[in-house]
Amino acid sequence: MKPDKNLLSGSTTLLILSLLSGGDMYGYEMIAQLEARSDHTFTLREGTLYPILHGLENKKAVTSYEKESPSGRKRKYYHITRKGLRLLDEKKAEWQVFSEKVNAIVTGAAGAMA
Amino acid sequence: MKPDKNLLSGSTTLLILSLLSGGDMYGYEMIAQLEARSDHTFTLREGTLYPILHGLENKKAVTSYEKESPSGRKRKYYHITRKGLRLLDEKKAEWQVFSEKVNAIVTGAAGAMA
DNA sequence: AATTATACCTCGATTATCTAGGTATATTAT
DNA sequence: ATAATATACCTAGATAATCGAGGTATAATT
Repeated sequence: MKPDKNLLSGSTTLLILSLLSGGDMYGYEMIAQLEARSDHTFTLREGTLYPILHGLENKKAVTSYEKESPSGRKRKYYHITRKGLRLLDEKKAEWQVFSEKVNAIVTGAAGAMA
Repeated sequence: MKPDKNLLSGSTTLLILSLLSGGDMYGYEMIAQLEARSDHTFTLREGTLYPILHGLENKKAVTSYEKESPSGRKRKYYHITRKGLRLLDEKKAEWQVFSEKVNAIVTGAAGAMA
């Protein structure tokens, strides 16, 4: 079992929206960006990403449009909406609280006992 | 959908072993401790905890023994083994790398673009 | 005496991710 | 030219972690 797989669970939406907050991006690119920016710590799979993008589009957190690459290949770009930015803020806040609490328990474990 | 539920996924073992590294503890107590120490951020359910404890015992990361409470109720205490401490170190390292990379992407999203 | 809290447990449902397929087009290698 | 690889999208079924809801048993409270 890859250990990261489960840690990733729950933060994928946060990561995707974070990427999109920096500019429009297409799916394949997001996978490469996450891989690169995390130094290969997480590898989001296509089977995970595309359904999530469709879900985000359904709830109007992102919109999409097609654009051809210079070489002529079709790409589907995603753009974060105002609603998506609000969602991002929520996810960010959640993540910050969560990671803070985990750190508190992990680092405080030795000193918290009598 | 409770948002924490999925963030929690993957860090439960880390949290449990962290608690046990501070001293022996019984299941019901762990749930209360996690709730208290995280300021109600995560609530580990019994249906989640007990199977994990049994799994950790199977892989010799913890041992268990029964002890009666002052009032006479039976409690099953868990004790972290040397192997469990090694596992804890691994999980800690994983968590640190993971949370660091998430933070990098979340906070760097705006500035990383051209 | 009945209800609530403590303390353990398990099974089936839910949900997120992955694996493994599929389609189509462009690039690179032979 | 042709085959193989890389890009780019997609979905369905398998896998895995958590939860919900139940169960048992005993102590404390009402």
